[in-house]
Amino acid sequence: MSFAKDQSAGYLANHMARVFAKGLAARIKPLGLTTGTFPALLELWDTDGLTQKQLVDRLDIEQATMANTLARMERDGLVVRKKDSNDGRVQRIWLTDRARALRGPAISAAQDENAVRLAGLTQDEKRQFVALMHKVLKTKSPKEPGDA
Amino acid sequence: MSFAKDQSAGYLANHMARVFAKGLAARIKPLGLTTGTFPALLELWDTDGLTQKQLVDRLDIEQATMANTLARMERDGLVVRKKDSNDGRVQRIWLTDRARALRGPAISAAQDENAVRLAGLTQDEKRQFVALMHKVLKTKSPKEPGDA
DNA sequence: ACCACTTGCATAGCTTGCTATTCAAGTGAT
DNA sequence: ATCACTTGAATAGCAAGCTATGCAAGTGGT
Repeated sequence: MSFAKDQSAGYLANHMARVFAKGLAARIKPLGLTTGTFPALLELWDTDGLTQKQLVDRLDIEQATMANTLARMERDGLVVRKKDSNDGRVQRIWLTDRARALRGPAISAAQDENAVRLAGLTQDEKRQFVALMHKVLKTKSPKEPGDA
Repeated sequence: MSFAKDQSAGYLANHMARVFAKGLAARIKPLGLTTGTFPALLELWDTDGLTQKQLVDRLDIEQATMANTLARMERDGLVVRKKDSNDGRVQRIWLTDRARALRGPAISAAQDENAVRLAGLTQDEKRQFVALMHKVLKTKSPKEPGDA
């Protein structure tokens, strides 16, 4: 019963994610951004004024995590939360000018980080790598049969 | 200047790591284990009595993170830290009986989680996937030329 | 022997993630 | 209209990362 950590997909995935995150964090720190805000920003740069629920659905992130992340983003002047007028429960999230202005540099930073980390792979390998990650993510565990 | 998150290796890596971690966490919770302890446990199951420094070197984890993780492990009765008699600075980490007994079930849990998550891949794809992750991890960023 | 430097850990403080719980606002059936 | 249920968000509390700092124990040069 041996277990070689460098043959374990989960172990490697964790390690890889930490490497990517550390690299991206360093690149976007000068912009005053942190990694956790990235997913939400990407969605909002695409369609501003989404509700918190919509963000949670689009990104596979727990509601509580999103609420906390948005609170930090509001504190840091990236978004403003406003109650929907039709439904008093829903919070709509609106980007600030500052956040809109950061789109270009932030995306560049992410692309640079990806490029550097994948520099050792051929074009074909990069495609395979992304495709395989999709395949893994699409595999639903027995616990969550349909989806979510 | 568009950015498709589902084409970004970093984004996918983060997402994958969260899925693996969540799955493993659920499997080892009944054992009273959490994911953060896994790397250290694997090393110690292999060679008990390593120093904290040695653990940090073997696992690509910051010293402060390791110190915190070991503190939690000690609190939870998984390890005992004892000062080295030759060098008063170094802490040697020793597994408790409880931790030694958990080796089998914990490794099974990790193997099960890997198997389930990779169930959608062929044997060949699994090999490719692991190989590609190694290749990415081996690619050192320009910032850290030699290694560490 | 002493002083500067190095080395190994610990601590403080923060982000990002999770589960569990609570609360307020809507909805529906009677 | 009322009461049970659902739905959207917030909060509490914890794990696991990180950077930055501090501190005590060794080491080396003079």
